Amino acid sequence: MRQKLSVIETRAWIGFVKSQQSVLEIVDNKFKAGGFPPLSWYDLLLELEKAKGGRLRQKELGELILLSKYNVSRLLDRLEKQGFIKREPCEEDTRGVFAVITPKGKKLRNKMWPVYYGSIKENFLSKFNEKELKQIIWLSERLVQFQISRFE
Amino acid sequence: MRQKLSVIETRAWIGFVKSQQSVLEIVDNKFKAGGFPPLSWYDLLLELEKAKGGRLRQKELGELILLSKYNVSRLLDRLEKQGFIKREPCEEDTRGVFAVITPKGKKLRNKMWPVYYGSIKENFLSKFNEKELKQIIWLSERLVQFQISRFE
DNA sequence: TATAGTTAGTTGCATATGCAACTACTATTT
DNA sequence: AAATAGTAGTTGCATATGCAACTAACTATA
Repeated sequence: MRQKLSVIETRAWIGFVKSQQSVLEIVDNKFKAGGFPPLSWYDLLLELEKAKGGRLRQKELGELILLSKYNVSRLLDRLEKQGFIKREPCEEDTRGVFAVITPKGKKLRNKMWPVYYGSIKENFLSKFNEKELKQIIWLSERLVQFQISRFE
Repeated sequence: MRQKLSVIETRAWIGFVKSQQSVLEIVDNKFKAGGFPPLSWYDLLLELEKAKGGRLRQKELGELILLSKYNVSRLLDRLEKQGFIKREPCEEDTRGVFAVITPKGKKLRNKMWPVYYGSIKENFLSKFNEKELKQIIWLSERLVQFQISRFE
C-alpha cells in the first residue's frame, strides 16, 4: 500500500490545521494585549451564561467546551479564585458540582466580547462572503456534529 | 454598534474552531495509543527531513511549524535527549544553531507516518470528495498563506 | 441489602507552554 | 572603529495540561 497523500489532500489537510492555529493565535494575542484572560475563559463563561440558571454541571461544561474533566476542574479553580464563577453542590446527584457564573463573571464576559467580536470579524468573517460561510459550516459539520444555539 | 454575529456567522466560526480541535484530538490520541510521541514531534521531524541536508536553523523551523522560539528550543531539547535530532553550530552566523535529523529520527518519523496517514484518511479525507478538498484549500488560503511543498 | 461496577470530580506528579530576562552575536549608525 | 540597536537562542519562573490514582457517590445485579 502506497500510503502517500496527493497534493490536493496534503494542501487541504495542512490548510485545515494551520489556518485555525494561526487565526486562534491572533485572537488570543489580542485578548492578551487588552489585558484579558485567554479564550478558554471566555468560552467557559459563555456556556454558563447561555445555560439555564447560569449554571452547568462540570461534566456538561467539559463536553461543551471540549475539555477533559481535570482541565475543567482546574480552569474552574482559576475562575473561582478570581470570583468569576462559584461552585454549588448538586442536589439530585451529590457527586456532582455546579459551576455558576457570578455577576463579576458576566461583567468580564461582556468586556471581553467586543475584543473577541473584533478579532472574529477582522481575521475570519471579513475574508468570506455568505456563500463561503455556508460552505464552511457544511464542511465542518461533516467532520463533527455540534450543537450550537446562540452565540455572542 | 450592535456587535452581534448572525446565526450563519456563528456557526461558521464555531465550526471552524471546533472541527479542527476535535479532529486533532483524535489524531493525537491515536499516536498516544500506539506509544508514539505527539504530532508536534512528527511535524518537526518532517520539516527537517524535507529541508536540504536534513537541517534547519531553529528560527526557520519555528516559522514552519508555528512555534515560538523558546518552544522550538525546548522541543528540540526533548528530541535531542532521545537522539532524534542533534544540534550543529551555524558557520555563517555564529549565533545560530542548526537542528539536524538523525537516522534514528528518520526511523521514528517513518514509523509514525502510517499512523498519521490512517488518522488523516479516516477522520478527514474520507469525509470529502475532491471538489470539497479544493474548497477547503481555497477557504483556508484566504485566511493565511502557507508554503507547502510536499508532505508525507 | 450487599456487592461489584460505573461515574463525577479532585489531586500529586510529570511534562509542556508562556513570559521576561539574559548571553552572545550581527547589523547599523555615527 | 565605537556605540547602538536588533536578532538567535537559552533559561528561571509561573502557569497550564495530561495521566493515573484517589474519594465519594450513584447504578445494576444477585
